[in-house]
Amino acid sequence: MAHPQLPLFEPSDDPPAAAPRAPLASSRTPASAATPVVSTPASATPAVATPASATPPVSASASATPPAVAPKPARTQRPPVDPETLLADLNEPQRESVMHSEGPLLVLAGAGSGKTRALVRKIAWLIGVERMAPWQILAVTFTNKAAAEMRERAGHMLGQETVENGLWLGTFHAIGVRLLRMHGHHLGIPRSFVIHDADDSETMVKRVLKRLNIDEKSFPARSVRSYIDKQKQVCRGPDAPDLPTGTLVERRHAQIYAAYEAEMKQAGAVDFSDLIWLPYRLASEVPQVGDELRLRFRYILVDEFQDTNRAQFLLLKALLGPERNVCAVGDDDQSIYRWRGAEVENILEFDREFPGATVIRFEQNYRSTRPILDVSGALIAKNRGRHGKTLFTARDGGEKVRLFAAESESEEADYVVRRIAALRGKHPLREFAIIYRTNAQSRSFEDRLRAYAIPYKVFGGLRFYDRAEIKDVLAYLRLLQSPSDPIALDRILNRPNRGIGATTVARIEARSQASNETLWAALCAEAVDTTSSAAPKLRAFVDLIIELQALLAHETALGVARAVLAKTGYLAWLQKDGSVEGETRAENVRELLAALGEFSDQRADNSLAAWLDEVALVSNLDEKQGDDAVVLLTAHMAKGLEFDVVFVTGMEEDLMPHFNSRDDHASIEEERRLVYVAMTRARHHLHLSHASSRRRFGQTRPALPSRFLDGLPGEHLLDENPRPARRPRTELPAARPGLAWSSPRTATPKADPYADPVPDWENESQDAADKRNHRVLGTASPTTAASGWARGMRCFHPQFGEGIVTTVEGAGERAKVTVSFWDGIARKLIAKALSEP
DNA sequence: AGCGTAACGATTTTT
DNA sequence: TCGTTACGCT
Repeated sequence: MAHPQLPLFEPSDDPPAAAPRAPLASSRTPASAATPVVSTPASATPAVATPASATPPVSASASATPPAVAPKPARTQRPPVDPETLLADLNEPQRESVMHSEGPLLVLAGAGSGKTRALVRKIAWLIGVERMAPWQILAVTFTNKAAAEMRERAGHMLGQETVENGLWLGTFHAIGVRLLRMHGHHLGIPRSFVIHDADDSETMVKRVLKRLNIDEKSFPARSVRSYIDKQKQVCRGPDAPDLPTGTLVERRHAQIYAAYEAEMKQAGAVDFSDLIWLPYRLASEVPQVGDELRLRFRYILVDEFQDTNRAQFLLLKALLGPERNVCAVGDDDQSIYRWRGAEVENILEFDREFPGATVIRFEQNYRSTRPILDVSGALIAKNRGRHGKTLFTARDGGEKVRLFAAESESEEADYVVRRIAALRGKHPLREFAIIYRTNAQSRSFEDRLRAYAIPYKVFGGLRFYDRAEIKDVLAYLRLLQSPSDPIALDRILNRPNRGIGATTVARIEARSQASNETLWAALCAEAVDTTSSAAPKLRAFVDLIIELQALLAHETALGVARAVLAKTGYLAWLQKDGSVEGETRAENVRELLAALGEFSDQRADNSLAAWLDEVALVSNLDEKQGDDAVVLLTAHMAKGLEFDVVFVTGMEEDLMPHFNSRDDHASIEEERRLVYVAMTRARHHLHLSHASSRRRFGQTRPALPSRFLDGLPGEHLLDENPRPARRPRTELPAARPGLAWSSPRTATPKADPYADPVPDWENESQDAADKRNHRVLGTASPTTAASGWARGMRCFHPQFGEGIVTTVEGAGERAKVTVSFWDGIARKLIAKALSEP
């Protein structure tokens, strides 16, 4: 695999600090004059004196990790790297961080300041200059996507093989899986353990509650799961002395927790948080393992450090050798996962934890234009409790940040989509991102995008691997690997139908509980129980599973999956009713097979186990991209990404900040950071929008502009609503006493004010608006008054109730009337939808 | 046992 | 509004 010529630059990297790119230049074209990083083609690699440490520590378990730990010292592809070329196009702080290779280092890297680039260079430095072996380096990222990107970039500099086989690079969870597979047996975790996702955990909690006879009404599985998760996030087991047991509820929780753990152990399963917590226990409680790991990892890098939770931090420390060679990179202003246990304190108090730590700040931003930077900077400056840094850019100019106040969410969507249409020629569609707080908000944008025939891709919502049919197949595969897992067994026992109904399942459950054996064992026992009428059916099922299990030894993961489908008739079962839905599901399953095939072809370790590990950890961000399409995602998912054009939508109170955060100062600050993250994704164009009414809980309700819009620097803002001044509230009588009046905007614009670049969709948009109104009023009753409305008249709408006419445009049937309804919301309607009160 | 309907509930973010 | 679940009917 010796490349005749290694790629000479990181393809999608930031431009050199010395040559900032022009604000509007397409960022797709990397500076072609990028400095060569590798000075010698790999094929000419001279025999490099292998440092003594380049042999992995002797370890019994090392051989157990298939490709991971078996470096090939002699052939290790480590071209000599010229330090100067590694540093050439970095700015000063970046260089410093790359060269600092001893002792704890904290890099406070502002948004868009080139931290990924620095991290990749640092890895190259450690290997190429400091002469560490790849397997001595542990690099932790926040998402799989980030890991893939770093792997790719590092591969370009160091050679793919080095990166694929040596370097430990992945999310905390992925690293945790690896450590558990290697050493988990010390904690009684079988090597074939399965990973439960959040859904599985909840199901597991339900099982436990049932067994303990605890009413789910008083202890909802969901909240119990979250309790357990919280404990694990701080490395607190069910028998931890500091587990709160003061109140009755707390004692109950502790009891459920203990039972849950016992059940998990019997199942041979681990949950998400276990993937952090158990490796921590391994490293801290099992000297044999801990010492080996601490000896092995000579340098640890952690990205997105601000979003690590306590367990992750503890794990990090447990893996760290006495030299404390750790580089943590993060931005306290981008900490947005407090709700999930992230502790910003980890980054804020880094130097207390690691006395003498070097702190380096990246404050030069290479991503965004000045207005974007200043606006987002003004926002985040309002937060207290931050390290504090000011981003600057070498480039001047750039478009102002646009602010749009919409009447409704559909108008907001309309604005966004028209802006996209206007800018479409200048940026590829995949460079447009519509960012919102909650997944539910995607809908109005999807509707508009469809209407304009603009391709889009929604991230979030239902993941591919969360679809029922996919989970079914996965359950089969998991069951084969680990039959003791009751969650998988329960899921597919009667799917496709085998005539094993609830009664039978209950019998088996009872048997399992009585004899304290796994569900699978109980099922097997029942299958040979001559007194059981269901025995023949159960025996058939057991035979099926055993037969399939035999395939594991010699079949690929793909082969096993195919056999499962063939032997169970699962596909046929999906399609049996001939419905479109069933066909879609079958299609999804085939897609799963395709993914499996791809995996088998590409991976060195293409075992079923390896594949199951991977799919357990994929997020919807990891799903295949590719198409040139507008991207719709939540602010959380947008972290770490960047786009030419960004829309931060739904900038309203109770949405952004979300109403769950409203009474808590710390939460408000987190929401502010969330908005900051969203804004700083933008390279060239940033839009902020809000609507004065929004559907929620299935009802339209008034919405106020977000507090986060207050105090933004006006000189960088462009108001997209320079329309007639808002109507003073005194001009209209309140429709109902005591109800708020939500200052509706009047009159439709004659020309489209935000159309500046391409003002030619004016007519189209009017039509669109009409269509929209018709749709909204789909249930409108026949009317008495077709026209003749005037301002101030009282009127009635079958859906919205009573209201007062505030404006009238046009005449006759097509007249449009704005009505302020009794609920305080102004709606623009077709006149004929109204009747007299 | 399986399907359909009706009522109900729940709506933040995700490795 | 939507999705899920529970129950009742076939």
